[in-house]
Amino acid sequence: MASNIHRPLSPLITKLESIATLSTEERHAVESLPVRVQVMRARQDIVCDGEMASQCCLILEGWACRYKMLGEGKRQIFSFHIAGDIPDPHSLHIPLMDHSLATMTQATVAFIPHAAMHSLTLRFPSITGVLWRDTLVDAAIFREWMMCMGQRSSYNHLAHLFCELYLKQEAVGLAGEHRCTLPITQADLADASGISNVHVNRVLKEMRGNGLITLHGNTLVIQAWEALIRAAEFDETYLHLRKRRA
Amino acid sequence: MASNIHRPLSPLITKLESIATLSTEERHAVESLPVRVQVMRARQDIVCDGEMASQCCLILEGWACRYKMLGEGKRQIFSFHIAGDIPDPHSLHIPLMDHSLATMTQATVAFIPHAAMHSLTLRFPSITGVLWRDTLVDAAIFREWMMCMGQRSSYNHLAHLFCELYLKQEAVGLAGEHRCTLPITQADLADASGISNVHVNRVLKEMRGNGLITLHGNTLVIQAWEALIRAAEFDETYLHLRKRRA
DNA sequence: CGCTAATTTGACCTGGATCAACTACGGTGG
DNA sequence: CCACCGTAGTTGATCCAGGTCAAATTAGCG
Repeated sequence: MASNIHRPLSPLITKLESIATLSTEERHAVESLPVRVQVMRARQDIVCDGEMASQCCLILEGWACRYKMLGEGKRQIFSFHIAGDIPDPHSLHIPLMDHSLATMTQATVAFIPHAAMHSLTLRFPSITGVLWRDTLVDAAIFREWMMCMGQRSSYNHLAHLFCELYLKQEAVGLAGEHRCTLPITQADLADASGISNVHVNRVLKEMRGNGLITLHGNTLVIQAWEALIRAAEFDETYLHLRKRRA
Repeated sequence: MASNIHRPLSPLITKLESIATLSTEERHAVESLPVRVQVMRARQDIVCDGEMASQCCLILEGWACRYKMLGEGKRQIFSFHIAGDIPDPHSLHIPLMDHSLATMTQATVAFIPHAAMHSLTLRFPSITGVLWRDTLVDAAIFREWMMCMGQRSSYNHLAHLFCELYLKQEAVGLAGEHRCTLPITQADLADASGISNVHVNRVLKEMRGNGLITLHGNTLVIQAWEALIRAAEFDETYLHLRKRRA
């Protein structure tokens, strides 16, 4: 399984191989990274805004998010992360955190010392390229979220978010048949989209009424993929999921 | 001057040295990059959404922005760029553009072939680090813009944007004394912030009324820096302007 | 079964959007 | 030097998407 104790880094390999083909040597180098694995409860901070990071975090199982608080208890969620994601590779070059990273569900996370990551990137420029590329896709997703926040209606915005979260999971084999896990509350969706939680609820009701999706328990079922895409004006280009040579 | 024909890349050197100290050899390598310099009129696309990029763009003089269009003529501006900025280093690893890059004013831009950039990064891992870091700061700014769009009022949002644009220019010696150029229209501010142009106008009027700023011609004068920062809940950490060793 | 967190619904309110003029101003040509 | 024109800025009137507040209702979970 994903968090097999003998190959704890297999979700990372899966993720990297979904982006680029690794040579045997590269794969071996990644698998040999020193890690400290830890199981965390839901809604625990992993790294806090303002801290100096000395290691990167890798999600092995469960969901995490990056967020930042503003006065008055306002919270903006910047991204969601699933198994195989390294949510904070940026700390390699900018150790001072300008936001926080936290679990959303119970999660298994692995910590990799910066020193080991730096050494890996020096030995394998192509892995540097893949990691760098990953941070660039991250930024592309931020841009699309800005597009959603600035230009799309709340209905289209949430439709867009569902398309993205489904495809992200599908790309690493965690989803299929237009059905995936979505272990987050409506309040989380609200903080991610800049919509109030009450309005998120109403929009979801409307989408349900239109036969686009259902959302019960922690499962998102997309009943009308094409219609959802049309509603969201979704174009998956920005996710850059197509595989390439490392 | 910035676009001195004998050292066309000096704005880039200034920018890089504002981030990290370069060795003589590194500086020489950057200065030796092959470039094609071109003067462009205002509001011209430099690279378009959907294209495959084969070179990076460096702004030598003037302003540029990245943006993307949605149906119905909606435009979201993602970032503003000034002399010394490379707005599209991401195209090195993700050549397929998922947004456009355009001039805002008349601008002098230099084009650097990807091949030359790749070769530079292979020869100088520390320059790779600085460029990578630059893309990470880019992403940090995106996050802060999301925070503005999702959680701040339009008044606070624009105040925040002015703080950011002033500091960005100050960091590379293009501004001082709480005064800088801002050669963009209210409609541009609107598309960058997700506010309507009419409302931008009203907010500016209010800020003027409160004695925070004035904005005449292409000049932004911040009359009350501390008050502006307070209004914006501005914390410059996310710009990561502090210098460090390469 | 009971407790808590999450969802749902209704009623009401407001920040900011939209629509429609109107004004100011820099450039251009006569 | 002035008339004209196009772009950008300004203002008023009106509207509505989505926020806020408060009160159920429901779903999980120990």
